[in-house]
Amino acid sequence: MTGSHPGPPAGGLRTTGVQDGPAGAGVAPGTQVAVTVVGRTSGDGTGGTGTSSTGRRERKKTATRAAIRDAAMRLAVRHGVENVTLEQVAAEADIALRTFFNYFSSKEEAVVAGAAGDFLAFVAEFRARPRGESVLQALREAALAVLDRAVTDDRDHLAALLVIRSERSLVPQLLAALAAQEDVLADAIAARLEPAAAASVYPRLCATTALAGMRIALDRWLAGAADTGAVPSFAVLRSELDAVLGELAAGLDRPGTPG
Amino acid sequence: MTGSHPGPPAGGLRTTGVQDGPAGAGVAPGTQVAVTVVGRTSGDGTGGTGTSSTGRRERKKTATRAAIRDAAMRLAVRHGVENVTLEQVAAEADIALRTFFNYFSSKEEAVVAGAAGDFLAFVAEFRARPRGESVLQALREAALAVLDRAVTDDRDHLAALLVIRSERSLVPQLLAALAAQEDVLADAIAARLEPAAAASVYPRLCATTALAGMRIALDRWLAGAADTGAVPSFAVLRSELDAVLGELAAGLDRPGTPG
DNA sequence: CCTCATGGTGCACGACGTGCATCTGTGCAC
DNA sequence: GTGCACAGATGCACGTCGTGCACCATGAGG
Repeated sequence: MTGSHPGPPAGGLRTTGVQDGPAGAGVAPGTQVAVTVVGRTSGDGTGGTGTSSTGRRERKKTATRAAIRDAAMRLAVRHGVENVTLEQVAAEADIALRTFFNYFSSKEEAVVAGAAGDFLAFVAEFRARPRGESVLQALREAALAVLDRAVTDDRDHLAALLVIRSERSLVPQLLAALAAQEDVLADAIAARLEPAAAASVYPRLCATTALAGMRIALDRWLAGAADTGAVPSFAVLRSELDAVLGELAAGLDRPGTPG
Repeated sequence: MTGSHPGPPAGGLRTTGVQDGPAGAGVAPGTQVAVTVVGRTSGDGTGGTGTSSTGRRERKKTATRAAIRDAAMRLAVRHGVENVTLEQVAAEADIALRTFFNYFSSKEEAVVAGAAGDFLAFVAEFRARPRGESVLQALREAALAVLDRAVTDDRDHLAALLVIRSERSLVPQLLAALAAQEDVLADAIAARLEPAAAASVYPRLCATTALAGMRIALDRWLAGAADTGAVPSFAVLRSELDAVLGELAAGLDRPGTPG
């Protein structure tokens, strides 16, 4: 249910001064965004808006897509991505091999599709944030909302992330999925700014950096998960994210050693 | 060589206050780094140190590797990556098809290998920067040195970059090559800092962000090249880079609209 | 000159990915 | 309800990719 977790003092960003949005920086109570993750539409994969069903046809398609994605992930978790053939995936999803390619163009794409959906949801969530929040603040809240949902709603989701993280052959595909959202997020960021700022490098840079930051925070969190075996707390993930965003807000330069 | 170009007032970063390195922030005159790009060693591809020839064997290997890389790039430029088969590449490089896989594991990897080498050189260059420079300052100078060499020394290099930029199927491979350098660069950055800072997220974040920033600056520059057709000036590239680094130094947050 | 190690090559084979023709079920108009 | 038009699923064929294995050729070292 997208519960916003209790957790430690929601410190927000230690933004060193730039931002000074309205007091309680948390989510405005009525602003539940919801996003409906399910979407992923169909053919194009760019993330069209038509989530609502035109009818049974659309529903079946999204169901098939989800079935393939889940089958691919399930098999990848069990046997390792490299050791799974598309034929097996097709069998597991109960479709013809040929049909697989109507939905995904490669095994890797199917396995990563879940995570790619999260990025999509992240951007959507960001768009829905109240305009009073600073850019990084809104990015933070959007990220937390998506990650919260991803980690709590679905236990398999965590296993999926761990597989993606550990399997080397998935890295390119994952990064590509991430990069695919850069432009969309950049537009969303630009929409929050005055024309002057919107026309600069800033939106693009901020979008790319924010997505990279999420990747890093998540990676470090998952690294902890991989080490200890136990599922780390959501609070840890939040602090990782805040650390990253704090650095980005404060500026990345560091003086050299005078000597 | 590696002439440092005349160009407009080498303004360095407008770092808003954090950094305050020694006066003339430019390259210390005697500190030519040199890096010897040629390297790329051989098998592992991780960038081992043994550039020097153990003998004819090593030399032949690097020559073969370069021949394959150049052949792949040449054909990709001429016919488009998708329309080139490995058989053609092998023929162009005058090797057996089977031999191709002794050097690269895919067509895309071969085409991108040139750019990947640049990233490697970038990290090496950064390591060699004087410790007096701030982190972003050193990153800037390293980037300029590599880009300068890449753009001026070799006219084909620019064509290569344009192909990589335009071909969608190369994106994942390119990003993967970039990501492969993140950890190395992060270590190099950490080596410049006190233990406390070195142990934080900062090095990793800064490394990832810097590489992403280079990608963005280069992308925008190449976009200009693609539009106008003409080869844009190196000064433009430098200003793109400075804009990016300036933003990163100043911090990425932007206040929300109060209303 | 002999021997060893390393890299190049040919071969076989399974997996990947796509174009094309066909079949089936849905959406829709009547 | 009936029938038409089309989107999507499937089967088939074909070319490319990528790898394991065995063998040959050449440089390194004695």
